[in-house]
Amino acid sequence: MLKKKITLKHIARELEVSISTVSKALKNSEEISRETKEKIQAFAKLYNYKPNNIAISLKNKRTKNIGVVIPNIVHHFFTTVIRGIEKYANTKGYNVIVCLSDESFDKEVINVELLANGSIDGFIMSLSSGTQKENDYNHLKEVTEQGIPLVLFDRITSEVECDKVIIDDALGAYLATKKLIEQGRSRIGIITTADYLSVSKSRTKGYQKALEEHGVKEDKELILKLPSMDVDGQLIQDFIKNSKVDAILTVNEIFSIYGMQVAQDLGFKIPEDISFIGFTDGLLSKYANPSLTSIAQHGERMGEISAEMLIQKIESEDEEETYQTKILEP
Amino acid sequence: MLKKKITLKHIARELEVSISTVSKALKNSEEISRETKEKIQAFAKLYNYKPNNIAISLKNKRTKNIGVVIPNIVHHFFTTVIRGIEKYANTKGYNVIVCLSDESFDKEVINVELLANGSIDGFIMSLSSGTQKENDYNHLKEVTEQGIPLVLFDRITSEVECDKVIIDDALGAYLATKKLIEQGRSRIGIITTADYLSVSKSRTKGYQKALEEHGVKEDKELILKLPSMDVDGQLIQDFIKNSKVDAILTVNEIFSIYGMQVAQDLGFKIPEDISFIGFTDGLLSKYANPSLTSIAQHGERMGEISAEMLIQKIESEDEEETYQTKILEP
DNA sequence: ACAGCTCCCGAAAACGATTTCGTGTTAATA
DNA sequence: TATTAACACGAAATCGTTTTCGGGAGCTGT
Repeated sequence: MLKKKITLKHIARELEVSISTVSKALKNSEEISRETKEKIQAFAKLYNYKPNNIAISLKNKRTKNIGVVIPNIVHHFFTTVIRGIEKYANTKGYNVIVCLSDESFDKEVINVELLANGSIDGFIMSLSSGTQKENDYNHLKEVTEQGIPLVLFDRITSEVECDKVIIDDALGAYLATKKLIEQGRSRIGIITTADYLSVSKSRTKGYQKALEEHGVKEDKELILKLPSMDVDGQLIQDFIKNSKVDAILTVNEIFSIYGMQVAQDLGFKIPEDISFIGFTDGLLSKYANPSLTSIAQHGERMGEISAEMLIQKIESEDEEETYQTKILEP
Repeated sequence: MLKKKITLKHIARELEVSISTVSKALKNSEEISRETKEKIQAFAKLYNYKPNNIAISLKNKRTKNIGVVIPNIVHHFFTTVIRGIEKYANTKGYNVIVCLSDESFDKEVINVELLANGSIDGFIMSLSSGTQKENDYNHLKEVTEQGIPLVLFDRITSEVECDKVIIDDALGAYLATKKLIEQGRSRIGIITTADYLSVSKSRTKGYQKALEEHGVKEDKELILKLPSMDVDGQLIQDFIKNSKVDAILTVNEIFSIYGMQVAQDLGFKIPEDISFIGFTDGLLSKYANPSLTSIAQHGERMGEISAEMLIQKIESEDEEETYQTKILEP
């Protein structure tokens, strides 16, 4: 019962015409007479002919695929970005291939190299923490050197020349901190990650800037730098217990939610005793209890913009090497 | 500065040998002399030669890609399944192409047809609600008729013959309901979706079975069938207000979390006044407050098993048409 | 009757790789 | 010396399409 895939060759042989004629007929070429076209088209429809994408890709040297490599999908932010990319890409007839680097440098390199060998027309990426730690971007440089368009979003690097899309992390943190100050909070803490993560770094910057502007001098005790993306319960607990904060800014949603739980367990009232603001308004903050104020990251919009920039580069003939960095307001 | 991709032909011309020789040399064929091999391999490394995957796919008629089509990624369950699939597939040298059907029948069909034309060696899918509503599975039947391996997970149908992986939804709901009964709850409600979703249906079945067994007769008032996957706040609020439940089972996590919020707003204490149990232990229940008991769905494990079944089918020569349905315990 | 033209169609190259088969050279054997 | 086998390599087909080019058939016009 296996209806094997039918090719141009089969149709040609069956109808006793040449392969070229079949190909042209199916594209409604003027070169072919009306009756021949009708015959061929009818036959093709009957046997449900569909051209082989692989062969077309090989011929055209374009696959209509775009590769997306992201560090994880547990942060809801990334899943919304994917949605945005899909949304725009699909309207343009592109397919999206999603790969996960798992925050690992090695896996990121493998994924990129795999996809770069013909499978895709362009990349949209956000760097894994492993890559930012290693500070090695040769795999990306190779990609751009080969002329494959690349768009970096959110977790970016200045080491690679390409289009970039970010939200203004510093500004977001700045505004949030300012808001807390204006609410009368005096000991505002921040839970962030080690500096190698570009976003954490600029968010911390924004936090510091807001404090400075209001004449609050920085206090090392108010800054908790977690060594990794994983939630370290003990560190957070100690931090909340010892730092005497009355407000906490966190660089992501999960840190906030976790921090709130710890704080509640310790007997603090939220937001009376300690107020929380986190980045990313994903599912978690939407359904969190007590509800969490958060800084919008516009994941879907970011995805759309990334896809738009990428496809525009893919389809532009001229190889003008102008790269732009788009900064969205948080 | 554009280093265009280098091909076998380039190497052959440069080194004044034939393309075949280059190809063989790079595969370390015994046919080629040691010195020629060394020369060619050195040259290839120098210019960073990487074979073109598209060409290889065309030749071998296998792409080493597997296509995953899922309805959404807002339910954390699906993202964990993806992780599982990736995990197993990568160890076997396969790449994963993720597409979203957005719960829409049309998008599911488009995605499947697109991928089926040569881009992938096999499918792993969970049906969109749109497809289950339409009850039209011709796109999947075509896939299997073409001999493309297909594995369905979680949201499946008996209309298509293929491998399937599910958890025992009825059993999960049954056990949960039983637990509630044993806790002394007398008015146990359920928040589910309309019957066309296969999983909701069997979960409701399990719920009913548990009630029957304990001599509790079914009360229509205790069953809330939401028309779609979206949370309908008003309906849930009315339900909790009017049904006088003292326990609620929900078919997913989000319904639970939302229900808990509504209940709290209405002045109920959780779990004293109303107890909640939901399906899927994802991020939400992990960080929820108050914490939520939930029925494990083992997403990652499910992904791994699906991938394993699929790859086994892909790589098995013989076309034995035996399909198995694997049922995981919740 | 013959150039010139249109109308249809087929041959063949191309995309980049793999693989079978053949062949020329050399060295070993009878 | 003649036969043969091992060795090293190349030609060409193949995967399924697209596309350029060329040419035969039939017609018009002179």
